[in-house]
Amino acid sequence: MHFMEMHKIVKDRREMMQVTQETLAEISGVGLRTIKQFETGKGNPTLQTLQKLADVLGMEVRLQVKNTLDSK
Amino acid sequence: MHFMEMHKIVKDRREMMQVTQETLAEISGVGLRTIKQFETGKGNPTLQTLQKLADVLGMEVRLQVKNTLDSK
DNA sequence: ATCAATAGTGCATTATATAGCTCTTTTGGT
DNA sequence: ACCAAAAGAGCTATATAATGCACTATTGAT
Repeated sequence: MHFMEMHKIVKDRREMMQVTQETLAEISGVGLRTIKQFETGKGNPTLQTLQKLADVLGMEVRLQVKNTLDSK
Repeated sequence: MHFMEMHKIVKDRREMMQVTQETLAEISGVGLRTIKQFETGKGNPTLQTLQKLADVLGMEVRLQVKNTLDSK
């Protein structure tokens, strides 16, 4: 369940929304450089940065108990 | 749905597991000071830090599409 | 009420995330 | 194959996260 790395999730979602990195930078308030870095898997963003991106991508960062004995 | 702030989730979870901040620091590899800072809502941890904590707390950090028209 | 354990804070240092600029590489359309 | 747009990378400066230490405050058990 859910094994895609976070940066790929962001990239996929962004592309699905037909938004360029540049536009994402503008509307999220996160620097373009930071987005580039993150999407290529080289970043270690702060929670704040992650949340800014999640916000404009219609997503949310969640911290939840891992379901070990999988509910399915 | 899910409005508790992340630092409270961590603190609650830690206490539920009967673990002190100090022990959490040791087993997670995150500095004690960082944990203290974060749990009191004053932090802006990096994804890496968050994941280290989540790991030993049996939790996971997830980035997921927000369910606007709520599925319930 | 006392006392030990746990939690929180001020200060200082080090490591690193953010960011902008410029340049190179890749991608997609014609 | 060409070209423009988008993505990625090197270099650099600045802001701030991570950390340790010493101290204070809070909590909980007796």
